[in-house]
Amino acid sequence: MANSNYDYSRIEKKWQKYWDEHQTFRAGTDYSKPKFYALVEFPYPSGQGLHIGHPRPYTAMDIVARKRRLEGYNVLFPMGWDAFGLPTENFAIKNKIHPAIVTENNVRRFKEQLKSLGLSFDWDREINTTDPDYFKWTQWIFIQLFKKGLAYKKEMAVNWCTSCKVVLANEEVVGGCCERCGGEVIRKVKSQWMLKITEYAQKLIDDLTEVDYLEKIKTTQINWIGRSEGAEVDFETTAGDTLTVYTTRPDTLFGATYMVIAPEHPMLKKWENLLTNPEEIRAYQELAARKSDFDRTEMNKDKTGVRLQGVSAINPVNGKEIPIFISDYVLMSYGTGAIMAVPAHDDRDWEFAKVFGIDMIEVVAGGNIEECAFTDCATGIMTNSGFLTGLSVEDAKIKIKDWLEETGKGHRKINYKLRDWVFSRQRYWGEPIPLVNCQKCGWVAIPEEELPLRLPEVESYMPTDNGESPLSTLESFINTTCPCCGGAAKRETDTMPQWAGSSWYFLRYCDPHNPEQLASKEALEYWMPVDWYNGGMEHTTLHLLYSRFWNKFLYDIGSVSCKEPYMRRTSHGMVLGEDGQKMSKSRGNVINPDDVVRQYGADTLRLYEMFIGDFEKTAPWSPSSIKGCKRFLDRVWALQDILTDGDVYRPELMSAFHKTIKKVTEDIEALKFNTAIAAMMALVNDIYATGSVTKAEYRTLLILLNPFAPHMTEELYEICNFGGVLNQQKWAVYEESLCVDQTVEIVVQVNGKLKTKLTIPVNAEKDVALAQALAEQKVQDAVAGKNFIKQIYVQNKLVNFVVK
RNA sequence: GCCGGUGUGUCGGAAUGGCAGACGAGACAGACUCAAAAUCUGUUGUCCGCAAGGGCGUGUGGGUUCAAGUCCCACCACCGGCACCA
Repeated sequence: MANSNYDYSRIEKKWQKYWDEHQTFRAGTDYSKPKFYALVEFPYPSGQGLHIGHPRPYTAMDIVARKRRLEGYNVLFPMGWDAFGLPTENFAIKNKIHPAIVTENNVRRFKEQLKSLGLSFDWDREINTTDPDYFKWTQWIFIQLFKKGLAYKKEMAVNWCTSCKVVLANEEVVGGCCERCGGEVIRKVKSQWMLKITEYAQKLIDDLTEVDYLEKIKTTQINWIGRSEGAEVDFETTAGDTLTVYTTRPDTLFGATYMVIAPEHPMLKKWENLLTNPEEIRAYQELAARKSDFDRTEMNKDKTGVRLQGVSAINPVNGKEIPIFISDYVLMSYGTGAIMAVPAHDDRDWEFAKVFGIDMIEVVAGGNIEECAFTDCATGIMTNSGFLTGLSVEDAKIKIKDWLEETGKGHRKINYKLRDWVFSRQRYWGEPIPLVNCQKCGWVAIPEEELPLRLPEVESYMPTDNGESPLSTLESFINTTCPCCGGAAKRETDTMPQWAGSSWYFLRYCDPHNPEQLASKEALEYWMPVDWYNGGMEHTTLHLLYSRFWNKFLYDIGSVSCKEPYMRRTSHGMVLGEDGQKMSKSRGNVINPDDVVRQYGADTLRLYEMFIGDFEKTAPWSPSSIKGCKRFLDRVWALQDILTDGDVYRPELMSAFHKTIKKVTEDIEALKFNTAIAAMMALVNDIYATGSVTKAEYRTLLILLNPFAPHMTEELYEICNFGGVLNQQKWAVYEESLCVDQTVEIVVQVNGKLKTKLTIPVNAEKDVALAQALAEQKVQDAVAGKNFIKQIYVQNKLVNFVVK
C-alpha cells in the first residue's frame, strides 16, 4: 500500500502556498550570477478566463525556467497583464461597469488560475499596462518618438472597422475584415498619429541575422517588410511637368507603352484644367474610394480604369508619347503611386493592356507574349531595347540604372511594403496620447513631469458615430494650456492602440517599480536581452515587429543597451478541440483548464500539455490521452512503496539513467518536451521491471520530472526525506561514457534485408563483428553459394553483406 | 498566384541515411473482485501460413545508395500566412 494517496489537490495547494511564502521564484538581484531571462507573452485578461491554450506555452517556459534555476542560473520569469483594449471596454459599456474595475476582476481571476497551475512566475514583478505607473513610461516613449520626428500626424485613408468604430493598423486587417470582430473594414480619410516604423525597415531586416528565431518567423518578417530594389524613373508629360514612377524592372523601360497612376494621385488635381474627360475621371475616383479593401481584393481579376484625355507622358528612353490611365490596381500607398506599364513583361499590365487594347512591345526575348506576360528574369535576353539589346536582364538592370543616373532621368531606389504604423485609436480604454495642440506652436508634447497623463472619468465610453474618441466630449480634459507658450491649447483625444503597452513590457520587468526611469541602466544591462521568448505565430508581424522597432529606437536614444530585445524566439502550436477544430463556444468543444485541474491536478495538466505532441504544431485535445499522464504520475508516486536503502544507480539501470538525464536535459532546450516525457516514462517502466528503486534513482527521477510536475515531485522529495526542498537542489548530471551499455545489439542484413540480430561488445572491431555475424546459421543460409561483393559494418549499428 | 508548413498504425505521435511505429491512448485477452472501477500481465501495422517462416508497408511516381520515412527530381492532398506592393 502507498504511504498515502496521491492527493494532488492538497499537495498542489500546499506547495503553491510554500512557494508564495518563501518567494521561491523571486529573481535575484545578485548581478554577478549568470542570468537567464525567460519570457512568455503576457495575456490579455479577458472575461472568459484562462483558455486551455494558455498553459501550453506557459508550462513550456516554466519548465525551462525551473530547469535553469536548478542549473544555478539567476532566472527572471515574469508575468503581467496586457489589459488595455476593446473587449474590456465593450464589456464595460454593456454592463455599465468602469473598465478599470472590469480589468481588476479579470486580472484577479487570471492570476488565481495561473497560480493554480504552479507556474513559477516572479509575482513581485507583476505589471499591468493600464497602471498609470506603467503607462507613464509608455507615454514617455511616445514623447521621445515624437521629439525625434518618428511620430507624426497625417491625413490619410485608414482602415475603419464599421463595427468597432475604430481605426485599425494594416496588420489588424485580415482579408478585408477586422481581425478582432470580423466586421467590415472600409477606407476612411482621417487625421491619424503615425509611427515611422519604416525608418527602421532595413535594420529590422538586417539585425535578424544576429538573433536565433525560428526560420519561418524570420522569413515572415522579411516578407512582411517586403524590401525591393529598383529605380525611380522620371517621365516628362505633355503638361510640362514630371511624373515619377517606381519600378523593379527598369530594364524593360523600352517596353513601357502606357502609364498608370492611382485614382488618388495628386497630379490629377494639378492637371485638372488640361483634362478633357473630368467627369469620367471623377466617377472612377469615387467608385474606387467607396470600395473597401475587401472589394478591391475580390475584384482583382477584372482590370478597370480610365484613360486621361489631354495629358500624356514621354518615355525617356525613346521619346515616344504614351497614354496615362488611372486604375485602382495601382496603390497610392506604395512607391510613388504611379507606374510605367510594360504589358509584355508584367502580368497585371498584360491583363490591363488586353482589356484596353494597348500595344505590347517585347523587350525580353524567350517567352510568348501573345499568351501571357514573360516575367522570367533569369533566362531572358534583352531585345528591341536600343543600347540594352543583347544583354541579360541582370546586366540590363545595372546598365539602365547607370544610364538613368548619368542622364538625371532617374535613380536607384529601394522600397518596402512595410507602411508606417497607424497609432491612433478613437476609444476610451487606452493610453492617452500626451500631446496638446496649440494654435501658435502646433503639436507640443506635455512636460515629462506631468506624466502619467491619466484617463479622465467620463460618463460614457461609447465610441462616437462621427469617429471621434469618447474623450473628445470632455471639455475639462480637452482644454489646457500650451506647455510652450502658455496660451490656450487642446489635448489630443485619441488613445494609443493595444500594441503600445506590449511594445516595451519586457524592459519594465527588469526593474518594474522604478519611478525615475522605465528601468535602471544596471537592471537593463544585466537582464537584457531576453534569452528566450516564446509566443504565438500570429504576433510575428504585429507585436514581435512593433516591439523590435521600439527597442531599436530606445537603443538609438541610449535608453537600452541592446539592439535586439530577444535572443531566441520560438512558437507553440495551438491546442484544438477534441474534434480537431479550433476551440470555440459555438462548436461546443471548449475545455476549461479549471475543470482539468480539478479532475486530474495541475501536474497532470502540465504534463499532458507537453506530451500532447510536437510543441510547435497544433494538437487536438484528447480526454482519454490525458489519463495516461495521470497514470504515469500515479506510477511515479507509487515508487515510494518499493524504495530501498541503496543509494547508487544499480548496474542494470546505470546506462538507462545516464541516457535519460542526457535526453531530458537536451530535449527541454530543443523544445522536445514530448520525447523528454516519453523517456522518463520508459525509465519508470524499466525501474518497475526490476521490482525496486534505490534512493539515488528515485531522487534523480524526481529532479528530472520536477520542472514538469513540480508539486508532486516536491512532495515526494519531502516524504522520502531526501534532505531540503527539491527546488534548492542541483539539476541531474550525466556522463557520456556511462550512456552506453557494455554490449549492443546490432542488426545483421544480407543485401539490406534483416536476417538476424546479434549481441556483441560495444565498439567491436569490424572483423570481429563480421566473423560473428557470418557464423549465424541464418546468414549462412542466405549467402550460401553466392559471392561477396561488399561487407559493411557500422559500429554499434549493423552488419550488411552484399552478395550476388 | 506567391511564401511557409505537413502527409507514418484505429488515434496523438517517435525515429544523427542503418531494426519503421519509441512513449502514450484505444482495442482485445487474462489476473484480482460477488461485481464494476482502479490496478497488474500479455497481445495489438498488414497479408499468406497450423507453425517455422515469408511477402508488403511511412501521400503518388521516379532517382541516388550496400541501405531511404529521412537525400534529389516531378507530382498530389491538406493546413497556415500574404495577396494588384509595380
